[in-house]
Amino acid sequence: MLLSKSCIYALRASVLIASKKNDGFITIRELSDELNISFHFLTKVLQELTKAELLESYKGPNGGVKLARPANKITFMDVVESIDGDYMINECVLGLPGCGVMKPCALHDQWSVLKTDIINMMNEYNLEAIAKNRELQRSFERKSAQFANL
Amino acid sequence: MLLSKSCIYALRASVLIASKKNDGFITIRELSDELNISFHFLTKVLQELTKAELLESYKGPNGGVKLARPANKITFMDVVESIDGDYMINECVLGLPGCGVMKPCALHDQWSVLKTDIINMMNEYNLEAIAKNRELQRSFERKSAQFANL
DNA sequence: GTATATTAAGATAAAATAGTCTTAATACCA
DNA sequence: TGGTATTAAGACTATTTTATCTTAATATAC
Repeated sequence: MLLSKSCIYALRASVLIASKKNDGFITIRELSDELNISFHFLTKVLQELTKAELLESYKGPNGGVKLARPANKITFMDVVESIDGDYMINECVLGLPGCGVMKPCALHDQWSVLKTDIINMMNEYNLEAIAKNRELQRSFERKSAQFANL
Repeated sequence: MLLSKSCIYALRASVLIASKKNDGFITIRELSDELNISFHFLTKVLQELTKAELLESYKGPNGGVKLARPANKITFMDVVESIDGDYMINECVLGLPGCGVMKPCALHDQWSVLKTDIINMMNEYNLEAIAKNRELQRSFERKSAQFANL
């Protein structure tokens, strides 16, 4: 798996938050219900996003979480790095310590090319764009009388 | 992590086997020593490659494992699929069941492009080519008085 | 202030992955 | 035939990841 489950949950939740135009706080319960993810587990994952300052949280009635900055200022990469760390950027595909230009593994060059594309996509694609795309996909789906994924 | 540790071990070992021009069987002990991988764990991993008919094994003195077909007929993908399954090919990057052209997730299209490149690389790159590349990297390294990775 | 709603944090459990150890099966060789 | 080398297989342990449950902290509203 490219992304851990925690990371996938974080992505799905933050895209869902971005897709709610609402400026106020959204409860994690609402998110977990809508995404079919365990409330407690999602809470933990979103806590990490809050620590990473991608989300703001607020306790008590009318509390919840919301994006800490505009959706187009939070990239796919921001979320991935907050949860899974920088493995995509720094780690060797064969897990070899010290792999790099000066000491490349047998897959280093071939993988570097692909990795760069992935990193670029993650850096360029942001929550606003993903949320917009999600809407598009869902409206397309509605026409074919199915439910779209997220 | 893109590849599981088992898969990484399988790749490193099969590339090492391919890089030994030797036509006979190579003991797993020799491989595990050279790669610094636990002998017993590597044994299990290579058993899976044997079951998948990428390797042939032979017991007893002068036994060991060897490639079941020429190194250029075993692809990166063959090894990955034998150990990690076809997640790279079939699974959604967000882990959503049923994600596909008819019911795409918010990342489906962007990811599809990258995934295709990865799959192509894995299908085109084979053990002979990887082993050759490994030699190249190592000779380059020897000049800079370091040890190359694998 | 007290009850309620909500996130934060910690303790525990379950499942998946990684790693070790022991025994079995098979093959060679003397 | 018996001893040794080797992979195969299974039992067991350890670690990491995922998931659940409980309690604490904080904010609101009445």
